[in-house]
Amino acid sequence: MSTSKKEQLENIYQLLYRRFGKRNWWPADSPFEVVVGAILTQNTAWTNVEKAIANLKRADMLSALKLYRQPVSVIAELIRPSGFYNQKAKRLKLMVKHIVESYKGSMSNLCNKETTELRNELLSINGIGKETADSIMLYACNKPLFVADSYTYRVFSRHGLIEKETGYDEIQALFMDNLDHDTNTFNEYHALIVELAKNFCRTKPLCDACPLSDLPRYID
DNA sequence: GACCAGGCACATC
DNA sequence: GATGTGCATGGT
Repeated sequence: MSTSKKEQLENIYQLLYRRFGKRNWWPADSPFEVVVGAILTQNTAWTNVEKAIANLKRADMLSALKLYRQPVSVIAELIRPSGFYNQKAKRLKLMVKHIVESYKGSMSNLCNKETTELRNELLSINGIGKETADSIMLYACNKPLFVADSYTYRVFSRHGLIEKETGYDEIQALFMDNLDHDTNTFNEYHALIVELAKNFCRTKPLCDACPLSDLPRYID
């Protein structure tokens, strides 16, 4: 009688939670800041995103309405430290355009939209892929969705909970089919996986040292 | 100086 | 549909 996926996922959550505690994610002061961070962190270390967001704050530009009025070139210069800055400036501007023109610049208006509709809408914006959309939905709008990032794939595939070539939707489904659809749980779980990766995957390539199955060793 | 980081879109086959 | 490539800074 082997342990079910559900039990495994719940056990891992408990281990991570006991080891790292409540993460208080997303690290942002407002829902709109979550949107900005979600776009800027695409394939980028968070420390670089922090610099870019600090620039936006310093310039008093961290609002949809203010960014809406700025040319892409100005946004690009402010977010330069986050890398891919020309591309991200365009993406950010497109997202901001959507928030302003469809929701009067209000994140709460945007978040009011029904989950599936909102997700499809976000995905239709150039530069917003599945992970970015889900991060916005979960961490800015408190919708109960699991964010399946590359850390999730690395850690869970390496420890045999998912196959080698599992795609985003399948990974997300593993969590969402086996856990209660609770915003707080999905929030913490993803944040805890990132914390695990930051603590144990940094120095070793391809996450060789991600000790998911060895967690008790680190917890004890 | 290489390698990597909380992706995504697009070209090409 | 799958595979490859550009995008770019800053930390290790």
